[in-house]
Amino acid sequence: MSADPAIRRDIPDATVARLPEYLRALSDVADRGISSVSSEELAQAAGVRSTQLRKDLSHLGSYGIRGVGYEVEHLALEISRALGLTQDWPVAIVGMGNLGRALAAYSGFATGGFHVAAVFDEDAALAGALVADLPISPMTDLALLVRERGITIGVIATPAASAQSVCNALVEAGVRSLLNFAPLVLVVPDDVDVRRVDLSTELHVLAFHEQRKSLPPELGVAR
Amino acid sequence: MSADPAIRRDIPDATVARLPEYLRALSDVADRGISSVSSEELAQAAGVRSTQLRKDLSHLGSYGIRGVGYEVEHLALEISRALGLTQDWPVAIVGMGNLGRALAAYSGFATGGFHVAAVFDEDAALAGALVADLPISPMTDLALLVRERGITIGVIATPAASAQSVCNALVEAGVRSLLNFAPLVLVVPDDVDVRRVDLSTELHVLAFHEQRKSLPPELGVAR
DNA sequence: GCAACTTTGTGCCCGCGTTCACAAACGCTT
DNA sequence: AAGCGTTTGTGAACGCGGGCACAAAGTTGC
Repeated sequence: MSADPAIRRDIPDATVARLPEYLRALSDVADRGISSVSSEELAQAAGVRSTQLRKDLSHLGSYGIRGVGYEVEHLALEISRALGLTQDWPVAIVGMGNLGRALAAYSGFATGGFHVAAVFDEDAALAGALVADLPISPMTDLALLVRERGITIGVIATPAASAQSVCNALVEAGVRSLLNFAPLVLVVPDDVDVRRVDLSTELHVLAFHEQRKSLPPELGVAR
Repeated sequence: MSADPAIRRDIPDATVARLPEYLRALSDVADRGISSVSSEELAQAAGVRSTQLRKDLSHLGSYGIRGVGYEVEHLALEISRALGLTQDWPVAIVGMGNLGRALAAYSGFATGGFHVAAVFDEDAALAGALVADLPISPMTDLALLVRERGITIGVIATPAASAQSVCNALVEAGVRSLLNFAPLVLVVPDDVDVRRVDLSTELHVLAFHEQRKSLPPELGVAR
């Protein structure tokens, strides 16, 4: 009845953000040899409410069996398909400082179709040095390698000072999805997606809540 | 008229998440020798709308001057105070793999009262080795050092397999704010805050949007 | 000292996301 | 085959956060 090919459109952003976690939880469950889970079990493993899980999954389609639960392998496949993990995603990392090197070596990278296809650094003196079995390329080769290797995702792991120019180079080369580790807001065209990961911001938020905990002189709200 | 001490309560989470960015934008502005900014200028530097910036700041208090703007240094101080950055925050990092070492060396750590007070690894063989001028301590010293050095924030940079046990040890030692880089949902008591940073999740979300860009056979929505 | 201009602070509305409540659907037992 | 228990899928209510419009308040110029 329902169309087979990726049917659903307009999956809410909030749902998309949780799908990777569901996928990870499913992987855990599968590793334990379990082939079927209820929304309640899976939700607990993913740290959300079961109703939320079911509503999220409902945006993908009806892949559960009422009275039983979800078939682990099948659901994992459907989520992977929705996220686009059934295809290969070559990634470029720019900035081979401590962080860039750690990212290049990060094993979690390998999960779900991603792989480091090239690494770059603005310091031409580093060119040729090996990082996780890959030679560091100079920025002048960026456009060429992006084209040759079909790179669609760029990771910026440079200092803040050079992040915008590196970003411009990536966009110029045709990369439209960026993961930014530099502590600044990048300016990009509308069709480019940027996600930012900032250690400093996370620490600040933690400090805020920690402060609230230590000085509760008034206002005893739940949180 | 208005009380001087940290007056405002219940700052929305969404606002708190943006305050660090405002602080960074203010720092940039200050570096350019500017002493006063309008909400419009500052908002642009922080990548938000000016109305949003003003509403966010209104939760802290009235620190702007109508017809003029905000005094850069004063506003930075007030945001710092709201976030709790006027005090010192000793941080412990657990897991001295590639990522842990990169984090320990990360300069952005130093901003706003944070500093790495101790680093740990479950591998006792690493004990004593220097990372960013700090000797790696064995996990058996965790409780002692947390107490001695007043550590309130813990960073988990271990593999997923050991993350939960490390988390338990940190919580047991009295740490109530955690930054988790391991790809799993930690189980913690209600009074413990956990923020998670996951490269894999970010890549998945990017892949989703990238996929949507490449295959636009139907539905020409704005996004 | 007054008027015109500028910029902040905020009340109100709207849209998104989360949760609740419940009906629909499935397996199992008798 | 029919009923019972279980679990999914979803319509509806609710609450939070963002953006608009505007009043309040301050500055500048004359």
